[in-house]
Amino acid sequence: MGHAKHDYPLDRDQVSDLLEAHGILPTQQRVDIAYVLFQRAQHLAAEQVLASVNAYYGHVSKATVYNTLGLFVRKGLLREVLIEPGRTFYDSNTRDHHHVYDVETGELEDIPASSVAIQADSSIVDGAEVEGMDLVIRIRRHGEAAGG
Amino acid sequence: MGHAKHDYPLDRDQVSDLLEAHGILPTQQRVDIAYVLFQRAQHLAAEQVLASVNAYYGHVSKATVYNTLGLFVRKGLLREVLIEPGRTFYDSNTRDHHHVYDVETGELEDIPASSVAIQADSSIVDGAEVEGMDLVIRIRRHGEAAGG
DNA sequence: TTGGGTGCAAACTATTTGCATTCGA
DNA sequence: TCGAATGCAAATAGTTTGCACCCAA
Repeated sequence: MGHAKHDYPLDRDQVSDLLEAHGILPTQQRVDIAYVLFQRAQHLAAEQVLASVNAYYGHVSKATVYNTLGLFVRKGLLREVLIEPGRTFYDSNTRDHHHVYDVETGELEDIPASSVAIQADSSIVDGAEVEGMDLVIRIRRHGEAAGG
Repeated sequence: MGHAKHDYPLDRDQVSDLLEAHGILPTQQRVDIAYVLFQRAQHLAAEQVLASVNAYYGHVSKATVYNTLGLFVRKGLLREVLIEPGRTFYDSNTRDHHHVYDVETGELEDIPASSVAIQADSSIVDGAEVEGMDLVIRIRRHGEAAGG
């Protein structure tokens, strides 16, 4: 847990291998979708994935995008990031990391897990297996004093 | 930041005062809704709030519930918690705290901020004001060895 | 050949909005 | 009184589902 699974960007053959390595049959559409996702570490909503794939590669339907994204999440290839209500972002950064969210611009940035130390009382998770820790640091960048 | 704003449960007068203290006109419906919410620290979806209010107090419409929850969030009386895609939970715990999420049961539990130490490199938030940190620890409780 | 994958459209869920009515300072 | 709050229903946005067709092993 917590190590990089691959680098960016991946070419189509590498994407195909990546899917197979995760037990996913690398069909045309899935490779198209993964190719868009794994160009770099990024946060994309389903709608954006759909638009990118259809703009640059073969046609993919909305249902297939949703099905595929869900599949990738279940297989550990993507991470769901829930920041804004009602919109799921899919995070193609498979490294162990956290997020900084600018509440004013809506910008979402990755920070490596190594730059944050999280220490929880052992009693918190006593007897349970920790699947992961998701930290979101909410910031506002305007340096000005809050007026009123 | 990070101190308790009030205790639980609140009676209707206290709820009314709480709303006024946050610049919210305490109408009948808003007090009904707040009264349900602030019985204790809990995580409720809009639908559950609607059902509770209508079961125990006067009638409130769906739109008013959503409008009111949104208002309470904007005024800092509630916290939005996004764990499951497509469903917003409203957290009536106004104390500084984090969450433990059981990925198998969907159970969501509060843990006081004081039982977790989070130390981020200063460069991460350089020049920005930290609004808050949301930590979700995802666990699974089955003690058994992961088989396959 | 054949079961999984895909596309399409309809269904569904959660949430927001428009507007007429009602409430509260 | 009069602007703000509310209720209702329709609209919207995101996501899921059902089913016929197609493709890859």
